[in-house]
Amino acid sequence: MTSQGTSDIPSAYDPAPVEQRLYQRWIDAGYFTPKIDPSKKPFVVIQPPVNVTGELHLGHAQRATVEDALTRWHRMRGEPTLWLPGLDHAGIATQVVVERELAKEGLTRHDLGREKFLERVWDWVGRSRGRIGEQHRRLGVSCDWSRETFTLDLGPSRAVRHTFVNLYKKGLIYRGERIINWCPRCSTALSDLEVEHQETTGSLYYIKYPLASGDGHLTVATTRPETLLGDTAVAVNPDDPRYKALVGSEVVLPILGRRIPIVGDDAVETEFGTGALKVTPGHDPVDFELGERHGLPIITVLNLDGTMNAEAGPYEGMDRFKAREQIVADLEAQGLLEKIEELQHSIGHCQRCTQIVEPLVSMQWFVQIQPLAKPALEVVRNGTVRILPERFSKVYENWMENLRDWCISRQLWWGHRIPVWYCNTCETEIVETDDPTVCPSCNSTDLRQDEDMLDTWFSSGLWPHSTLGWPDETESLKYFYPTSVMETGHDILFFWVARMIMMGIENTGEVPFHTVFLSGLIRDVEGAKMSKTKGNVLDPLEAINTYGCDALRFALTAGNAPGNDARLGPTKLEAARNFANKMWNASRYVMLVMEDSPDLADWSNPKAEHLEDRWINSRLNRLVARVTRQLEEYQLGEAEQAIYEFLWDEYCDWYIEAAKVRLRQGIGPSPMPMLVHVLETTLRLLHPFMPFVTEEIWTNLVSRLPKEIDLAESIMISPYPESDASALDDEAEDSIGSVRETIRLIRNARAEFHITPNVNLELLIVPGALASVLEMETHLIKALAKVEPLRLLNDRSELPTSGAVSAVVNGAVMAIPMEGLVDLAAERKRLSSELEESSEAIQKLNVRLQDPQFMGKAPEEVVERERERLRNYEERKARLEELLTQLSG
RNA sequence: GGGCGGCUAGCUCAGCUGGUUAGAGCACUUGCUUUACACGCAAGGGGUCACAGGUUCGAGUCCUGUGCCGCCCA
Repeated sequence: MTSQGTSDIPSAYDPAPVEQRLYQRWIDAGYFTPKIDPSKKPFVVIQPPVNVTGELHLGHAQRATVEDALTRWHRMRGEPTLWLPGLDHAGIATQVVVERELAKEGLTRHDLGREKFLERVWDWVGRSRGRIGEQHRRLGVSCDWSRETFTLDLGPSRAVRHTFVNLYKKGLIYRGERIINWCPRCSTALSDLEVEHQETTGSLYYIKYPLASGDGHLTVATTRPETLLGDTAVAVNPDDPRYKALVGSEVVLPILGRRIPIVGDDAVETEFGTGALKVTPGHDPVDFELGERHGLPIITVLNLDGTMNAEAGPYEGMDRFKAREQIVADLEAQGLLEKIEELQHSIGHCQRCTQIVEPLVSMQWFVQIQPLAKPALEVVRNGTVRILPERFSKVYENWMENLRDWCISRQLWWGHRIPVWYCNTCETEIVETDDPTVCPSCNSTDLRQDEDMLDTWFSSGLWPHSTLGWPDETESLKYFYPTSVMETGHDILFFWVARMIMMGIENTGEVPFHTVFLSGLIRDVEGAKMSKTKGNVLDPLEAINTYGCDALRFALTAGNAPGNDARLGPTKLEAARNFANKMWNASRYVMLVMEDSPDLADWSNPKAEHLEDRWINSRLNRLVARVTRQLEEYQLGEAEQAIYEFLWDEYCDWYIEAAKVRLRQGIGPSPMPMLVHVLETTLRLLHPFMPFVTEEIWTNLVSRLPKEIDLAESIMISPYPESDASALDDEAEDSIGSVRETIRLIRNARAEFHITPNVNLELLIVPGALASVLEMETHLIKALAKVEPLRLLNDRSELPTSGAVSAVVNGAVMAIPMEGLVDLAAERKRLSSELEESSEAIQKLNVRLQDPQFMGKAPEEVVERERERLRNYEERKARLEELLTQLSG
């Protein structure tokens, strides 16, 4: 749409070439990079870093759309706007992916060694990064690419180092032997969050533990019989009358024959199983704590690869699941297996590789979480950080209150290495911001660095400040921090949001952002979560190629309520594409008529003289006010819906159609200035959501317009529309409402009586209070309803008494003579039922208006509105009664 | 076990702080090459807002309970 002639504008919008061209133009112009202006408060969004290994899916696309819409909106409002894109190294995920690649060649990472393996990873990451960047650009995002940051970049790495050292020196990072989640496949510790619990039907094994006294046995129930090899006690509730007397005595552990004590502990549930609990402190977090309370020894029976170790005696070397089968068989053979029951229970799986995780005791690094969680909880409670939708604050609080210390060490090769050195001579632990060369306690230079890496989320938790330069007091940090909004999926509330708040407060003394805006998940047409294994994923690029970027963005967000999951399928995408095309064609029409009637003066601020112009201008300003309010409340989906309905139903279906009549007949003031003004304003209103099509049309449109005002060179840096209250015009809206209703009724009669569109109908109207309106809009009614002649009568007695279809609109009575077509009985029935409706409404309103409670308590404006309604219904009823009388007479 | 969400037209969903006759898209019926658009135009049909109580002059909207579905945490 760049050339000056309109005849060569294609009749269907073709997004692909437009998108490519415009995105490059925006980049070249540098619109995405904010200029620091100390006199203005900036709007800042730090993108939650995207997993560098993956590709963008529809969830990313939806978030990118929302972030971009917010960014573009604020930018158009004249605020210095920064949207900073980022990537995250995704320690485990990336390593798993590359290890899978290696496995295809029959190799493990150990075959390559640390250095060569990392080369492979960087290689992979490079390619993956390119693809993500490409996907992002295709989505039209207006983020500042010059500031794109990767978690392993120098800056963020320094931030990680500083944070670790600070927390260590404050005693908030410690190393200890604790029970952690272990993934035997990934061969690393995991945090509680990286374990996904899945409800599974399993077995509950009832196993007899003979009493040491030789006097019978105690039956325990367990879902993991193989762990009995590591049992160091049996626990019962001390108040349980069945077992009370046994506390303090011993049982003999089956298979291994070890004698272990029976301890009493309040935590044992008497209801579950037999009420007697086998205690395996080495392989169960609850048992670990129980063991600590009773000073029980810890026995580890598993190797780190999931096979049984020497403590497992006869089962040494066996895989954990094989060992389970074997033990059950052996117990049965020895008559120690009482029974097996089916049980629904949840089993932890590794989030990244889906293997079943094993709780086991291991030496790891931890962050003491309570001192960090406390202020992070407080800022949400006191509203310094607002979480939207609000219901997620409760979820956040509940999680924060029940946090356990965070295991941050990972036995990986990819990521930030733990900045701790040990002296090989005296084993002193050295933690400093600069790499140590000498042991401070023994002066030895024989040092080794900790082999492990940090949890990826340790670095993403610093993201809002580490991307802006922290720990240095950079200009960016001072100007852009704290940021404005953190937008992400609600599934990531704990991983990112919570940790960013904790670490942000800890490192900078300020919250990282003031608003958290959480979106729902994008599901497939059936409502199922999209996943690669299910094969129901829709590639954003595919959708863009088929329907266009704007269509995808609109389909992903329009009409959705914040935080709610949404389904996406072809019909939504089609509807969105059709909308873009509708807009395209409406502007094609406007530009076409601009050529013939260059009467465009005052288009930027047109005088609304004609009733139709007053009407559309009023509707437009109402829309602008509404959209602005909804954007301020993060109701993006509703805002989009409102623009859609205005543009399609009011501007295209009514205003343009009305304008055509005036243009064709040359009656009254030209609609051209208003036609252009409304289109131009609506384009700006819609631009944050559908950036490409609006820019393309806008640029072309304004290039053909007189330069009345100082226009920007791009819609994306043009001002966002503001509502003009003086344009609101209830009278014009009511009047046009009546005209539309009149036209609709005529068309309805035409359809009902199957009168072909090219046949003119005669229309007789007794306009009553609508006299001036109907007179003014005669041409419109004639044209849009195909009426000729249209006669305005003074008295209702002049209306035909039969052979006509009659109707009442706001006190006006109209009749369409249709000799020979009208069935008297049917007509009487139709009018009677309308009369009936009116009578019922009148009765209801009378009851309400005579109710002293209502009259006394309802606000005056509500009462007045009801009175008005009553008057209207009474008028209508009277007119309908007259018509019926005439029909009978 | 604890918490959260959903239940509104055939389907998918809006409906913010309670106030006319509850809306949209798709689907459906009927009719249209009306010189921007068939990715379209016009006219229609379709809802006891899950159920039961309660608060209120007034409830899809607020409160309590029940049922079904989904999610999160343990």
